[in-house]
Amino acid sequence: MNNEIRVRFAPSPTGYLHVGSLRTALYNYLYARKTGGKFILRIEDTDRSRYVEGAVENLIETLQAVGLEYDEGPDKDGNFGHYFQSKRTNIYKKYFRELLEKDAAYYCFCTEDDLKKMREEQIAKKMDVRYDGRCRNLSKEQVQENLAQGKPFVIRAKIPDEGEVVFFDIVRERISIKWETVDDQVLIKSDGYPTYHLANVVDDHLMGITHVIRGEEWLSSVPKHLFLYQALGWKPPKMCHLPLLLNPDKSKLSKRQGDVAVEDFLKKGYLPEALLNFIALLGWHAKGDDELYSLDKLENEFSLKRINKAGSVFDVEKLNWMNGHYLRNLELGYIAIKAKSFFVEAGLDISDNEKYLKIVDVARNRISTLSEITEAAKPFYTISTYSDEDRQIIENENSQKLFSFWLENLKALDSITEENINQLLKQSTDKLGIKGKDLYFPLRLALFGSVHGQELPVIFDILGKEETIKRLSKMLDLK
RNA sequence: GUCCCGUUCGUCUAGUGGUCUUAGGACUCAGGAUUUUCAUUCCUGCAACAGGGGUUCGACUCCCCUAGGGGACGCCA
Repeated sequence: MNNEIRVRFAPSPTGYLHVGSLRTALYNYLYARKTGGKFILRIEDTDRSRYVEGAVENLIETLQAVGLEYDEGPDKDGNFGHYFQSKRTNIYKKYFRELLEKDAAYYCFCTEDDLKKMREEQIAKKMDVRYDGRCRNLSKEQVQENLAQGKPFVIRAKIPDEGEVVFFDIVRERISIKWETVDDQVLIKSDGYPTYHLANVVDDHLMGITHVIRGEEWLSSVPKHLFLYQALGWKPPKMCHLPLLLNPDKSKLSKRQGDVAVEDFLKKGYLPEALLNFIALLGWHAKGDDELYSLDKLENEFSLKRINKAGSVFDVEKLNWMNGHYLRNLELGYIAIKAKSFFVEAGLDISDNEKYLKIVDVARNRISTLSEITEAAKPFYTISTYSDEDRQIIENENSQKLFSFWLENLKALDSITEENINQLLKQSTDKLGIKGKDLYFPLRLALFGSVHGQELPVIFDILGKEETIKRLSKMLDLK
């Protein structure tokens, strides 16, 4: 029990779930599952100004939608207190007092203006931009006086000013950073809420987190965190910093250059299976050439040791291919359920389930996202307008002969079978002398609205006798 | 600017000193086969070890430097 691995995904509720965050969540999840540990969801909502209504619910829903189930979280208690940091302020209070007592932190009464001015001066003098520690050596009396006057304050960490920190990151191995380059980080803001750095360290420790797996953007903050662990006398968790997900121009993946919200991908008809598979491979790869991974397979084969160091470009092109692959190879019934809302939204009738399944089955062959499926399915419902080229083919003398011939023979048929169709096809050639494109194009145009597309027997089968006759009759009127 | 981290085909990556590699796979792209068409599927092809020094009998693999890249430098996370 004490050796149990506990990892956490700790997003802040500022809107939607970012695909980069999804990968972080996925790796945490996989590591927990692989090791039989616990995967914890903690909401880092200490910045009241950025809080977005409904963001937490959205986050949870999205995690659920892709199937990353957490063991503990806001709605799954694990006896580690609240999983919202905003509800843990009393806890942080205790520890910043301890830090104050241990002289590892200090009161700072600098105002935003003071700091702004300080930074401007530092830039002008080409100095490093960093808090200059002016409140560091305030006497007890001064502090008391300021406090008595009700001056707003923050609590800052008293970072050592010489020597260096050395730590080991699972991905990056040895990293050393000089203390003098580390800022006296604000721990408690003037509104009384903790900053990420304090809350994160306190919660990770109190929640028994053994491995911190998060994005590389946190790497340079590690010294600040290590300082706090040390000051509080705690053993720090193992660190594992993930390479960043990149835009095509190699900058950090951002909204400006395409979709980044997981919910948007889902809405567009990307399957969770494809999204997870694709994202897992952005920065991780097992030995060998395998590319297709189900969640189960990932859970079995994932390892932190094989995470790459370099950032990876999010290439939608490959995601599209992968999604298409899953669309075609996952169980038809499952795809049909996923596709339902798209059909309904497009106003397509799915009341005939047998027919619906057939349509989904043939339509999924030609798409890479579910949002395209209705476009592929539409010809089975209605035919839109014909182009001039199409009309020329339809109005062609041979085509008209063909339509009459088929109409006549179809009406005589009891039921339409593939055998019947093939026979009629053959007769068309034998009796009318029409073959090849002259045969197939007009028929497909009449029944499917396009010279290209599904195989004729498939179209006949799905449309049924009545509808095919109706569509063929129209061709004669068209002229 | 300072600090930190990285650099294998356009993209995701395999590769941990030699034999499997004339650097492999996947996506994209091009060509071909299958398909009456389109799509699928299959086959073939194009395409990379950033550069320079070392170390070594031998470096994509180890070390150093340079270049270009990214991240961090907030009372945001």
